[in-house]
Amino acid sequence: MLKIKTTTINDVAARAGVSYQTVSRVINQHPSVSKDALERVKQAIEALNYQPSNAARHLATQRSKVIGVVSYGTIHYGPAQMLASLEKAVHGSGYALSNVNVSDLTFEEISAAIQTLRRQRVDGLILFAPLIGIAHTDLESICADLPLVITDAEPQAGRAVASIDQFTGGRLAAQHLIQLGHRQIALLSGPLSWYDALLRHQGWLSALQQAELTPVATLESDWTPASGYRATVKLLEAGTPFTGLLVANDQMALGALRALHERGLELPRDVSVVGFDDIPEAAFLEPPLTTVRQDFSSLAQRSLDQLKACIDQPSAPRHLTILVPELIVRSSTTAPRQP
Amino acid sequence: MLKIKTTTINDVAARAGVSYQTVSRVINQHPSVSKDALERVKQAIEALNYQPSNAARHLATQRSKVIGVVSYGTIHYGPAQMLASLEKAVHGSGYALSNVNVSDLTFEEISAAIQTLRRQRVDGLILFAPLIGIAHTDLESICADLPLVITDAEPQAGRAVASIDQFTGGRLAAQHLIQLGHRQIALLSGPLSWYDALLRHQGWLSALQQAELTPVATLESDWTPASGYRATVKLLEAGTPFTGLLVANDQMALGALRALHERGLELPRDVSVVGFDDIPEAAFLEPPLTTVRQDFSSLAQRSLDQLKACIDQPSAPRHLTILVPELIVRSSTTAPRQP
DNA sequence: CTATACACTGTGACCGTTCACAAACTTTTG
DNA sequence: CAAAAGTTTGTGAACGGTCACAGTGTATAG
Repeated sequence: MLKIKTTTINDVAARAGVSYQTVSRVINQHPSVSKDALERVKQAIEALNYQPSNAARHLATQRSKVIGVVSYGTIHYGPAQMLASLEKAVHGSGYALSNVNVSDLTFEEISAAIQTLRRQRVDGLILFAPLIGIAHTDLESICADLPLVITDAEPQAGRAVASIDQFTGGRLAAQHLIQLGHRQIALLSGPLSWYDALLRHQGWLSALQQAELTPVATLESDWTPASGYRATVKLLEAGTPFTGLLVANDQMALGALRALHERGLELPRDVSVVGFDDIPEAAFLEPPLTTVRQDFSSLAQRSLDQLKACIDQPSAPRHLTILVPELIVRSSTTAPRQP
Repeated sequence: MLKIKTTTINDVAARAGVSYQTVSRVINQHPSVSKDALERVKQAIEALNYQPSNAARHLATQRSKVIGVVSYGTIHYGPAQMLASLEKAVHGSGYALSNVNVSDLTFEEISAAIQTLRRQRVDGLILFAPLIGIAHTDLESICADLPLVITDAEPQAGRAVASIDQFTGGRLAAQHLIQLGHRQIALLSGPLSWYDALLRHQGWLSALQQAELTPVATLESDWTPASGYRATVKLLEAGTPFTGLLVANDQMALGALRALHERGLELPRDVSVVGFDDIPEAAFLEPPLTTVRQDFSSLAQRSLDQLKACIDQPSAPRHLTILVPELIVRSSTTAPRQP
């Protein structure tokens, strides 16, 4: 394996006829550099195609300028969107992003992910994983004193948390159906090991309860269209009567629409369906889907802002950001047929 | 800003009563460490929750153990899938991934992305961006001697390239319609600045040409359901007669289905539609969508394997990996009605 | 004209780790 | 028992930057 010499600050200094320190000053835009030296150094940098080494800089400054992200399920729309938004938000801020996607929500996996990021000496951490059942004291012990923002998790005193209010989102969806006059409502939730799935579910229940209703059926699936389809088929085969169907994301709703259609049910006349997410496809389904829109872009921006605040002022009090989702009414919902 | 001391190899050494070098040996699993010392060091590491600094390691070893990815359009299904697959494939291989998503396919953006990665001294680069119109000599000048794998780009002598054969994918889709008996076929392509959009388009044309057909219409949109919808509306309003519609991805096909449905056309009786990608939703559309499946997971694995080969043996010849996509026939296609 | 301030430049030490080498000890061999 | 070989351990230098400080030269003030 042949040794390739990378160009360093010394190479630039030699070519420009100055000391390495002057080159360092140019890189860091220190004001006290003469016009002449500045020009020569810039030319040398250009000519040698020199890029300063982040690692060396990191070592000397004790700041990595990297923000770590622990994510889960990035093949799904929500997490993927959040990740893309984070990447966009961080762009040009001087920070880089380092993402570790865990394939399981066990303590071991998450702990390993955080250790990977700690080896990188990330300046801060965004935990974007539904941390149900993971004790916050455990978290404390791994993260030590790393600035930390948690999204999609239970609010905690003294912790920076940025979330979309899934509970209210669920309520909005359920209230919509109730106001239209539905009384027989079935629930099709996501995996309840996800914190947001759980909250949406609880939001639905809360609204139903307030209207003195109980769901006619409750099913749990795994976010995919296929699982939504299977669950709906099961629901129909059981013969449970329902006029309204609350679904925990749009992809499952899509599967549900398919199942309902196959059984010859006309939408929304026979069944009204409300999804969650407002994926780009939602407006173009048959019928266009009423759903709850989440603003991932804002969530990403807020999380990042909070994290930067934590990094810059470790002593400042932690905030709690909660974004409220928005109900988008389309044609998949209407008043139930009069019996 | 208070200075927090991170625990170093010296802290571990002091606690274990050995020299820093012995600790280094333990970390790197060097065989010549006595059982006694090994045990003490391990305990000290555990007790101090010590994690070696990647930056310092990188500086000393001259290998960053990071693979850079330049991506584009990760909000779309294909790129997002590819990215998730890459992340999964790299997991546990000792490498980390660093992704930079460009928002524009200009030379400036791509060049800036690569420089960002060069500052990180990535050990290799996966270019996952449709590089139409970017001269390979220009690329050469920025990447210098970085091991490089290009996906979704024109095959180049002396360059490692891993691609899905979009041309053949396009041909498969078109041949399917032709074999069913369609003669009036319209094309709805993706943005032709994307290399894969272009190739699919050319694949369609090639198959049509072979059957001595010309497309009755050609439209270009932007991958989104909304754009697919708009394009199809335009097509219908123009009054062009067609019985087959080839669409460059499933999301646009979804928009197209919606537009066709709205005009009261019955599918697939009146129009047959073929998409591209086989998104999870495809099987649950109305009607279930005939499409061309791409195996991103394999593509990611192959790209990575190739890159690692380049890193380990810079002198080895570059390979060209081409994966062939698969036609998935569902109910959105059938023989055209006899006039 | 001398003292002071300011702009610019360079030197040595350090960040946390690995590598090359040497030293000390233990075991095997002649 | 001495020499050779192997095992285990420690030391100094390097990697590519930044920081603190000291030095030089020039303009301003007294």
